[in-house]
This record gives sequence, structure tokens and C-alpha cells, in this order.
Amino acid sequence: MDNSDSTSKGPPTLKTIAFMTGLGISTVSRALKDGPEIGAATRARVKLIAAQVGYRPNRAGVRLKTGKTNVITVVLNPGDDGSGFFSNFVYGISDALTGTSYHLVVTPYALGDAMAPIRYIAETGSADGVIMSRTQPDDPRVRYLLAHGLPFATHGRTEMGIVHPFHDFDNEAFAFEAVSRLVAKGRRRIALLGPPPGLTYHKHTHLGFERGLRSWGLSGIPLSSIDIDAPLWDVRAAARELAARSDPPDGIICSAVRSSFAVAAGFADQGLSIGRDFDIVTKHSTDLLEMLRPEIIAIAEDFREAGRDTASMVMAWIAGTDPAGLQRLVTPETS
Amino acid sequence: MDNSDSTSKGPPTLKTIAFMTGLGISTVSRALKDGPEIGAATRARVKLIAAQVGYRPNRAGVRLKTGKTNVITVVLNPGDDGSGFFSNFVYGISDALTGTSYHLVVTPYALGDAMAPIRYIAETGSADGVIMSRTQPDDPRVRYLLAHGLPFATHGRTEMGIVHPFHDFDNEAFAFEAVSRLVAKGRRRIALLGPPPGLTYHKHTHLGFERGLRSWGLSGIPLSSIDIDAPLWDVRAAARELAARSDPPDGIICSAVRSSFAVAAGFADQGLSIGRDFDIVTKHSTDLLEMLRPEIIAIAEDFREAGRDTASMVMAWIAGTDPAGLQRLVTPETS
DNA sequence: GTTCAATACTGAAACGTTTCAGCTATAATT
DNA sequence: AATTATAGCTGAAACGTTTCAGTATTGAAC
Repeated sequence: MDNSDSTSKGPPTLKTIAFMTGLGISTVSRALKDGPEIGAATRARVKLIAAQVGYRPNRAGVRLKTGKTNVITVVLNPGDDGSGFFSNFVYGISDALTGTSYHLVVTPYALGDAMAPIRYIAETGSADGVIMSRTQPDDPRVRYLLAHGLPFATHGRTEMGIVHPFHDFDNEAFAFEAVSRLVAKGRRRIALLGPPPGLTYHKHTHLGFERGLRSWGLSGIPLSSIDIDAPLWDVRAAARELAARSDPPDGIICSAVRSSFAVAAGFADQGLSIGRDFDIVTKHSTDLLEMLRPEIIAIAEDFREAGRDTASMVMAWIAGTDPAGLQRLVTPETS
Repeated sequence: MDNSDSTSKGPPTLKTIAFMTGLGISTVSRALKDGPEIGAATRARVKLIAAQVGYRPNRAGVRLKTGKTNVITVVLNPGDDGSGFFSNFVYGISDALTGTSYHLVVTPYALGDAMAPIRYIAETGSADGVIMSRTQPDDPRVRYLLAHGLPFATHGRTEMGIVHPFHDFDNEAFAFEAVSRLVAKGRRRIALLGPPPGLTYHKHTHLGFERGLRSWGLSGIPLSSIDIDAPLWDVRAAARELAARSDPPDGIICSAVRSSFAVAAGFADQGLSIGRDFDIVTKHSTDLLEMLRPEIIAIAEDFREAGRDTASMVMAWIAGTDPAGLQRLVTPETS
């Protein structure tokens, strides 16, 4: 019935190898995955032939039968395009996936509905694991994925009493350290331009900021109407206003490089000079800052490593590792 | 034999709908894709039920049967991580793929072997179409994909007499315009920091540069030992050397924002002042530049649009459009 | 020399889809 | 009235994999 496979065109399948070895398809399948009850000699022979013909399991076949997609997906966030975060993050994920059977698919965002991509992934079963960023303390995506039994890892923590893999930068320590550095430069009127409210690291950043202020006996300058997600020109305008006050801040902490540039520009607009009238501390993930604005004090955050971490964690969770062990908080360099 | 599907768990399949409508599976399949020989009433009924139960075709099933993967893949390039190109490009691709059946997968690079990812994609049939960047005049990837009948689109042109979809920025026009702008500022000793040799747009950029020089009767300053791919500190050092010459350039054209910063820094190291002693023209794809170094003259290149374009082109080619019509050369803004 | 167990293998079914080759009414043609 | 065409539907096979339920063969145990 089934035509002999010696003449078959297209990539080799289990059938090809079965034909070449004279074995049954099921035997070949088992031999290749070191299943039980296969003779050592047979196993070796099958593997040899498989290697010679360049056999690669057909992903669709595996996926259809087992339900395993061999896909990890990273969910896009609106607005991450220009920030430099995403490139590095994806390169990191790609680093971790190279050499595994996993492919990386990028899931688009849906404007105004952060849950939509998550639901799509779960409903269509399009991935074995999910990587997402910009977590909130009470994050519906985390709840949903957990309820659906879909492994995931986040860039950023949550506060739901749910144990899940995450990679996070210790923004509390960052903000504290930032205050310390500014104080070391003699700055005493310190403002914070932090992440948008709602995100977990907004909380952490503010906590560290407050703790820093307290520990040096200072009171900070609130910047409640603007955050690092705002368009650069808005940040610049806000900075300009700030600089025009009778007692402008002489130290600014900024949670993103991009906006630190805007702040610097806004202060410059008012004739204030960085290093003389004020200083800025920001995060950076590239050598660009050092080149560009060496006057801005930089504390490094490595997004590529974050990508590598989250990807490894998801794969480990899928493989059965207890998610409780898959958590990493990166401490910023101090001094 | 087959258990009635009313109680089935998991996502709905054709069988579910077949059971609910009382029709056969094949009828449902045809009805959903507007196949021939299905009554209008039946078709409507099937579609209604399908929508109600939230039917989504199982990708693995389709892929196994038809060989169509519904995947477009973008190939990573080593070193694109920090450049800002990649984020924007992927967001653009994602824009174009949203609402279609295509998923975007990111194929990792293999260090030292640009062909490896391409071969992998073709051999494993893991995508219906490929997007790649950084083309060379004689590009083996293009030759290979064409030989294997795999649709693709490039960011950048080739010169092999092969017609294929591409999106490209007219770097010849860019360089010419850049010279003109510098000349308009009174600059006469103009240097070019261009793309690495080997890439097609290296050629274009140099052509435009030469043409610009000729048309203003100038002779350019060659920068043959360094290009925009070099580490920023190397660029800065090279710029410093350049600035230390007895007759340093007073105009620099730079094919990437990042390195334009390094050039500015290198010249500043030698005490030269931008706007007074020299000017820089570069490409930019963000508002950052304007904020940061308004003194640097910027000509916009939109990478997100490039992503949208290449993705649309690949899909069109897959759908049967003549690739000859799928080419776009974007002219830089002039004035 | 029958029974039992272990070893090494095999066939068939199933995952969800598409598609080919029918099949059955009804309508149109002669 | 018999034939044929057609519209509208259906069953079965196939894509490549995994896995369940066997089946020979061998060797040991009684």
C-alpha cells in the first residue's frame, strides 16, 4: 500500500528511516528519543542513519500529535519600539533559545487591551510558554496564564502572592543608590522621574527614592504628572517648568535613558548647566550614554541578560522545574 | 465509532461544528473557506456557528496537511541589537502581520555563518516567507532562497540581475543631500563615515557622496579604515585623530545616529565645536536626536515603515503577486 | 514441556486539516 | 419516461508524529 520510500521527494521522515533500516516507524520514533525497549544496536543504527540523511522531526506532526508547540512567545508592548529595551530583550531571548528546539514568536499587542494577546495565545494554544514585560502589582495576565496552566516568565515582579518566574532589576536599590550618588555630589533638592504608575517597578522605584531621602534627611520633589513613558517633548516641557521654579531641583533621578536626555534638554533650555547647577542619574543599557552625555550619571541595567533569563526560566518551567526557584533579582552596581 | 462531540473538551474543531450543524466535516471545511458547491444557507449557518463557538483552525493541522506554515520569519543580524533598527523594524513587521493569519518568528543568527539561518529555514520548511536585512550586492542568501522557491523580501537592494521584493532607503540621494546641506553651511572639507564595505548601501552611499563632491567641486576625505559598525569607542578615537589633523574635516556625513554621536564626541575631545568648527549630517529614526543634539543635522529614515513594507511584500509574493512590482525605494526628505 | 516473564519490535489509531472521489436527490434535457 | 446534469453534500485518505495494545522470540522456571 504505502509506496516504498526510497524515491520519496522532500525532507526525510520517520518513514524514510524506517525504510532504510528495515524497521517499523514506531521503532524508529522510539529509538530516536531513547525510549525504552529498544536494543542498543538498533538504537545506534537508527541514530546513525537519521544523522546521515539529516532527519529533523516535522514540527507540525509533533505539534498535532502531542500538542507541544515548541514555541516560546514574547508579547509586544505598545511603545517599546523606540526604547532600546525590546531589541536587547529579544536578542537575549534568542541567545537562550539557540540550540534548543524552541522557536521564538513575537505576539503583537492590541491597542487598549493588554489581555487580548494573552488570551489569543492561550485560546489558540500557540505557544508552550510566554514572556512578558511591564508587570503590574496585580497583573491580570499573570492570573490568567496561571489559571490556564501556561508557563510564563515576566520581566518585573508582581504582588499577588503568586509564585512565578521573573527576572527583575532591583529598582528600589537603584533609586536609593541614585539618591546617594546625588547627595555625594552635594545635591539636596532631588526629583524623581519614574515609571508610569500602575507598573510594579513604579512602586519599587518610589520606595527606594523615599528611603534614600529619609536616610539623608531630605524631602523630595514630586513629579506626579509626568513619567518616563511620556513623549519626549512633554518630558522636556515638564523639565523646563521644573527648572523655572524659584528653587529648581538640583538632582534628578530618571528611570529611562531617553527621558534623561529630555530632562537635560529641558533644564538646558532654562540656562541651567549639568554638573554645575544640577545632576542626573539614570539607567542605561548601552555605551551610548557614556559617549553622549558623560555628565549624566549612569547605572547599568542589562536587558539582554533579562531576555536570556526569562527565556531560560520559561523553558525550565516547561521542563518541569519548580517555578519557585526561577526568580532573579539583579542588584544594580553600587559605589 | 467517533464519539459524539458534544462533550468534547478543548477548543472547538471542525468536528465540533460538524456535529452541531449535523453536517460532514468536509462540508464544514469547505463552507468556512467559501469553497464551491456549498449552499448559501449552509454556508451562512456554518459560519454563524463557527463564530459562536469561537472556532479557530488548528495551525498544526493545516500545516501538516497543506505544508503552509503561516509563518513569516525575520532573520536576526549579529550586532543589530543596540542600533535601534531592529526594534522599529519588528514593530513594523508586526503592524503588517496583525489581522492576518501570519505569525512572526525571529530566527537567530549563527556567528560567522550568515547562510546558516537561511538554510535552516529552507531545509526545515519553517516559514512561508523570509525577511532579511543588510543585503550585499551579490547576496548568497537571495540566490539560495530564490533557488529554493521561498518568497522573501529584503531591506536593501542587491545587484544580481535578480528581481525580488525589497524596501530600501535611497542612500545615494541621502549622501548627496547630506553633502549639499553641509555645503550650504559653508563646509568644504567633508568626510564620510559610511556603512561597512560589502553591503549594498555602502556602495550607494559612496556613490552619492562622490556625486555630491563633484557637483560642488570638492574632494572628500576618505575614511576607509572605519565604518558605522565599529564599536563606538573606536569611532570616537578615529574621529579624534581626524580632528587632530592639520586640516580636519569641517563636515562629516554619518550613516548611523549612534556613530554620529561618537564622531561628535571625538571632535569635541579635540576642542572642536559643533556648529562652529564643523557640522554633522546623519540619519535618524527617532525624535531622540533632535532632543539630544539639535546641532546635528538629521535626515529621517523610518525603519518601522521598512518593516511594514517588507512584511507586506512577502505576504503579497506568497499570495501570488508578481515580485517585480514589490519594490520600494524611499527618497529622503530634501531641502 | 508447558507456563511465565522479559525483550525487542510492530501495526494501527489518533491529533485536525484538506481534498479527492464518490453519492443522492432534484432539476433539466431529450 | 428515461437519461443526464448539477447542486449539495459525504466518507475516506493523507500529511508526520506518538503511543497503546499487541506479537514474536527467547530464556528461565516449574
